[in-house]
Amino acid sequence: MSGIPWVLHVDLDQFIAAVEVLRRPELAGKPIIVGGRGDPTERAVVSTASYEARAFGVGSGMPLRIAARKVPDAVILPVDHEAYLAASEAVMATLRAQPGATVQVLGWDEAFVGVETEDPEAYAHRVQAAVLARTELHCSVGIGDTLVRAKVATGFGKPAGVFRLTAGNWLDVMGSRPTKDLWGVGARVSARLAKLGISTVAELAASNPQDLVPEFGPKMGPWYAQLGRGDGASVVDDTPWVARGHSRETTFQHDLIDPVQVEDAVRELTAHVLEDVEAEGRAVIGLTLKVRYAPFLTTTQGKKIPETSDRNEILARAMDLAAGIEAGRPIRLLGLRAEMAMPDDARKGHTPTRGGW
DNA sequence: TCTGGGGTCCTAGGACCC
DNA sequence: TCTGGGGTCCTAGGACCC
Repeated sequence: MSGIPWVLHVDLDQFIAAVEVLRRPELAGKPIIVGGRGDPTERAVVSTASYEARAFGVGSGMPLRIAARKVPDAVILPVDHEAYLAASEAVMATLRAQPGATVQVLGWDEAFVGVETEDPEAYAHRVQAAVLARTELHCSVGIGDTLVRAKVATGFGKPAGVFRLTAGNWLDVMGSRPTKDLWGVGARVSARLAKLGISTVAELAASNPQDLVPEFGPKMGPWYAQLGRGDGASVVDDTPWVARGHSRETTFQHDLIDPVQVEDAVRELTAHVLEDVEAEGRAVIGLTLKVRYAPFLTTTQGKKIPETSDRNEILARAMDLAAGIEAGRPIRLLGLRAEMAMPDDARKGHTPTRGGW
């Protein structure tokens, strides 16, 4: 195959809700909210809402009980990881089967596809048709000359459409939009940019990268300036992903106070984290314990330990960290992260949101 | 009845070394 | 008595993404 190299960003439309509708067709067209164990009286948040539910102002990250209040008629379903993973794998297999495609998976429901073609729109439509035929799921496709432009383009294609963003039309389309619309700029960074007199993408694109260094540091400053222009890497990298670490978090339905309960919780957390680590046969080189004291004060402590894959050793280290928990103070959440030793050649992997692009 | 759970990377500042 | 300058390693915390 010959042609110009293009980056396609493929993103499934309301993925989780769509998967739920597939196995329960009677839910089609209804406001669907997926989150937690599907019980709006529990502490949990929304994972996904269908378009019908979003019309009521429900979005992911919102507390489930608030969402339920906003949409009294909503169908509220529990999160079913296995079902979404299976659907995701079918989608990714379909993408990999496309002629000339290099596939870089970004998450359950999205991936970059690198391809050389004279007609990226035609290719995108073939991808959409193939995914639909194989999985009955609709997707939107962004086309770009960089990864960032392809990723941003997808938003203009939704639902089920195709949109192209290149150096040629980037500023026309994005220039007057707030910096928050960029991939990698959230509420905090956009507020800090505004403090520097930069509110729009065009203003960020025109900024001098060095001017951003005092505020954001030597890497992030220039990185944001580049992001404003939509510039960056254009190579889709299908190198298999090597996880840097694994973590588990638990929010307690009732705050923990009893130190014995806290100890048990840390022990259980450690066991869960180790399941993931051991499944990969990796060694642990660091542990971090996260504690959220009710209501919202979150602290972290820990890290570096001598490299080991010994269960008891790791458990002992985790319990050492647990000893630093303030006694008698109600705890709402506990999290444990294990940092893993990296194979030498995998240290420099691609990453969706930072550096390298 | 406010705030999930899984990730990644960057930065600031202290400790320590020569 | 005063106190360089470069470097590395580490922790805690911040920010963002799906």
